Amino acid sequence: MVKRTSHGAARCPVARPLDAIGDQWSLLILRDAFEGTTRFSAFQKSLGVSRNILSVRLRNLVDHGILDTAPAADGGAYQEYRLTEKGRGLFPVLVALRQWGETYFFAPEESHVVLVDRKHGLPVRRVEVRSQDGRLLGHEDTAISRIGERSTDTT
Amino acid sequence: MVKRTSHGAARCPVARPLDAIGDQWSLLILRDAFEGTTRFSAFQKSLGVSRNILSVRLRNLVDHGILDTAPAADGGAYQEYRLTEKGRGLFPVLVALRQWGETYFFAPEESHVVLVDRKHGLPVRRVEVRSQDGRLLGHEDTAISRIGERSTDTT
DNA sequence: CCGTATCCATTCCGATACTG
DNA sequence: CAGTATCGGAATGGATACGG
Repeated sequence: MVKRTSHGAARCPVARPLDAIGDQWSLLILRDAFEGTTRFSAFQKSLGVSRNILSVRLRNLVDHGILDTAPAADGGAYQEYRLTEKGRGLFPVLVALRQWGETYFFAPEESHVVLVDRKHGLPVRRVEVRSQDGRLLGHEDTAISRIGERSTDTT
Repeated sequence: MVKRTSHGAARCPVARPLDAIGDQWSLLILRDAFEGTTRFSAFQKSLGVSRNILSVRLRNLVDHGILDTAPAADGGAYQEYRLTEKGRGLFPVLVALRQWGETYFFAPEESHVVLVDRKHGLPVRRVEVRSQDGRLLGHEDTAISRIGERSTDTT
């Protein structure tokens, strides 16, 4: 009877996305999508997730406009899942998460460059947080202030 | 009997953090922590989450070394929760997520600058993904390639 | 005031069987 | 191959009662 709280109407732009990606699998699905994966079975094989969960997660991502489905592309008889523009907008999030994971979840000799820009063939160095005037803000000295405050509520 | 899959031993640096932050509340707790929140009740009041869940999530974040607890600071008789260096390393992730949320989950007139660098008093502009030579990689042209590949496995 | 423990409903996830 | 349906167990989350 007590429904789980949705963040979709929250005033904070950090909160709303959590309905779409705040779980154990969605970001990994999107990681594979950025790698070029489009097929249901390819996701399933890469992730090792059970198919019913993959089905639910894919539908949730489609419902949130992060992925869409196209009838076919390589002649296969089934759909393919593609990143929308909104979905591609998650790239900095994945890079930032990956950077953090590599720094704090792996031993030094375990770390390697594995992010490559597909267009230029360049490895991705890092995600940088910059202020309005372009100054680089070191995260050690930086904090989020009043992050949840909004001026209006159109929800 | 069938345990949920842990990503802690995954080879991918995007995957491992999901045990720590892959849920509906952890990133919001950390958002508040960046705002300066340290007390249990302050988190609870800000988030509206039930106290038992908050307790479990805080302990999970402490277990992952993202927060730590200090005996007291303002003379209060209880603990306070503080970001560790590892926790502060999540700042780019939160900024990137917030940027994406603001762009795709809010109407234009609903959006305002709410990220402020505490030290310089400057609004945070955006998160940028750059290559090794410092070139800015637009996320429209960019994809993650071989993101999950690791050279060694020291787990 | 600061949490923890308990109870319960919902959700997530894994295994598997099934349909097209 | 591409999913969906069903089942059971585990985890999440909400309401609330309880002890420090």
